[in-house]
Amino acid sequence: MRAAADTKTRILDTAERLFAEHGYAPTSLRKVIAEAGVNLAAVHYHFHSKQDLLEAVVVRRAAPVNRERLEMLARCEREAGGKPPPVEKILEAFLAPAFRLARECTEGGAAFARLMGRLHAENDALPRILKNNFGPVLTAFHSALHRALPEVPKEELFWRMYFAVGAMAHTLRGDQGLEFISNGACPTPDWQTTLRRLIDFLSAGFCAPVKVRRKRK
Amino acid sequence: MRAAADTKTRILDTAERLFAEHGYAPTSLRKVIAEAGVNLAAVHYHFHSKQDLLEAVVVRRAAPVNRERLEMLARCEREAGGKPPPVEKILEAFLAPAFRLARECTEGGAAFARLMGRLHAENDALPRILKNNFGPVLTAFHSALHRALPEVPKEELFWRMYFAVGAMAHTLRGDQGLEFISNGACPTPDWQTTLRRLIDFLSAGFCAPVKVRRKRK
DNA sequence: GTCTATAACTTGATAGAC
DNA sequence: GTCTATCAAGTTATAGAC
Repeated sequence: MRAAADTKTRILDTAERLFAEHGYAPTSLRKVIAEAGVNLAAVHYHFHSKQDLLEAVVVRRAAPVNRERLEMLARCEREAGGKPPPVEKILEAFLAPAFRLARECTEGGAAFARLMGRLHAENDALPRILKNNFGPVLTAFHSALHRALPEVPKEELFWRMYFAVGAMAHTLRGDQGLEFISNGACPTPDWQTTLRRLIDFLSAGFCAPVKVRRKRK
Repeated sequence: MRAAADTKTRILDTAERLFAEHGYAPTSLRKVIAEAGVNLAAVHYHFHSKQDLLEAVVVRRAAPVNRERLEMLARCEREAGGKPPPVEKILEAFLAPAFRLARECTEGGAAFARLMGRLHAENDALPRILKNNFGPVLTAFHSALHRALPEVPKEELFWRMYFAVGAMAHTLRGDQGLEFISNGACPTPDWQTTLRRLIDFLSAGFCAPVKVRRKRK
């Protein structure tokens, strides 16, 4: 169990870390194999191409995270008993799994979360993978949020989710962003505090009064 | 004035567009010169290196945008006469120049805004350029927001700006993101409407009650 | 499954003629 | 300022031995 990981896993782990750290395009397979201590041909044997390696890296983590999101959503809807759960709880169900993975896991998880934050911007590569993995999740959360906020038009709600995803991805990327904005004055706290801050911020945004006039049919 | 642009400008324009469309790393200089219709050596003559070309692309647009941000901020502070201006106005001063560049300019501006959205994620390359261009702006806006929201601790305010920048960058990137989230059901409106929605969303976030306990000194 | 060797190509950068 | 020609190094990917 704790023995040295096999070749395939070592490649996945290393690629995950390097893609997260430097981005997909600038990370060559040779850098990956050098750090993973495997042979170049092994990458092509196990993953066929660099692009497919990226997809393998993504699906390995995305599936559990999205499953947990839906589970947390279902749980908080159950606890609310009939009524729609509070917006904070819905947002927590969406955000917490990703943040925990990002900041709590000992090894690979942290890198992956940064990678996802990156890919939201560098995603030319994997449209259908994202669509398959995240599409149903986004639909489920849009529906939950719509029930919690019936006064917000569906279209506006999509936009608010879009803004929220941007804030989340930016935060998950977790590079020197905040130190930069705050000019170094702002220490990075534990992930629970960051998550708490983000949920408070976004909840208020979702509950904001709607001022944009609805387009007539 | 409307004559064919000179070599240097053509390179800048083309690089801006391609960097925005595909990212910095995957865009080779040869793709740039092919579309710009210039010689490869001209790039190195005018810009020395690919990295310096990117910096030139960034500074050309960032400087005017940031100047306009500070002007709008100063104007709305003047109009508020002594009192701090409303949060919406401060946010508008920060967001509107970037959005107008993104969605109104006929040619290059739109590409640049997408590029900036991208670089917020792919920015390993240009830390000091961003620092020089955006540092003072962020400081000014943090200070303005602090005066408008004295009950929000400075540290929390930095985080909220961080979230807001993430949402802005994500929105400016403006790829198929929303169509993706909404599964194609959500048409992309004009930029003023998007800006209005974003300001409403972020204003509420900035004004949210502070729940995270302040750390003791 | 893992290796070596190498094909086939692209990259950023430069030297030097004009 | 702009060109051609080219370098040196990097890239993904594959063929074939073990």
